Amino acid sequence: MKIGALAKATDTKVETVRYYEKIGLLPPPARTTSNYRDYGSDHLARLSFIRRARNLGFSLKALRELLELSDNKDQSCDAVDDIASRHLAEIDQKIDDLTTLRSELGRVVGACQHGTVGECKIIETLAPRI
Amino acid sequence: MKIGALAKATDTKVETVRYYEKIGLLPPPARTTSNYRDYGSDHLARLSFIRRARNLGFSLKALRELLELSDNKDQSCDAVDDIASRHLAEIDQKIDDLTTLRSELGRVVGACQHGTVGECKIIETLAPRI
DNA sequence: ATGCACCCTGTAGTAACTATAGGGTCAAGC
DNA sequence: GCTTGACCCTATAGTTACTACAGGGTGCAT
Repeated sequence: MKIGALAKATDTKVETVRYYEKIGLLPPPARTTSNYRDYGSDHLARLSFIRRARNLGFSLKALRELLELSDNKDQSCDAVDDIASRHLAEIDQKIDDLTTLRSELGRVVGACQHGTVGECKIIETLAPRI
Repeated sequence: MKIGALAKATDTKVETVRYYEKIGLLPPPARTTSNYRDYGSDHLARLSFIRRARNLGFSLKALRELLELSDNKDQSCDAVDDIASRHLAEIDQKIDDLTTLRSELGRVVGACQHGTVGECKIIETLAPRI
């Protein structure tokens, strides 16, 4: 299959597929006589894996670790579990941060009386407290 | 005050202060005879505003709009409210996404039986759906 | 006078793509 | 059989919001 089909099948942009190849995340495929990339099911599987992991919020760095682990099937699951757990903690932190931020910003937005900028509570909140 | 003092007072890195000047967010200050940047209270106020807005997650683009709006005190506050409200909606979306993501990843981590990678539920979960 | 903390400019690097320029290929329709 | 349009190629630069040098100058204390 050509790059456009692979991209579509994995909900990825064509440029991103080429980018993954460039940074060594996706192995270079065979080429047709007209120099088009020609992907097989192994590429589809690997890119699916990459995309799903990305959607789960894994960084490319963590993903590289995971792919390496998955390439050596006889290694312990603990390492994989460790990566995922670390990531889970990160997500919890992000949710916490955003929730705090949301309540703060929500309070600010709620305070807006729709007057002039001079009396705007939003600007006031942002302005330095001296 | 010199750049180091300003940076400390606003919890910013020195390089970031110079960066804000470079992209036109912070006006260039006066210089001492030895060419050191010499900041006054107006700069301190503006940088405080910038930092507070950044901490609330506003992008530099949104920040630029907010700064422009805050300079014209007698116009309507609605534009300010609009920027903040849009930002709030973005945050809500992010929290939603992260919450979904968290439950998925939590399930994945919980499924790990601490065997080998070959049987690891994490890898299975991320493997392509056929 | 020498060490150290601070300041300067300019450039390059970071993550993870995205976009653009400037071209080549292929199948369908007239 | 020729054009149109969708697709493909490489290479490079842009994005966001900084951060990190390299290679130098300044100012104060010991």
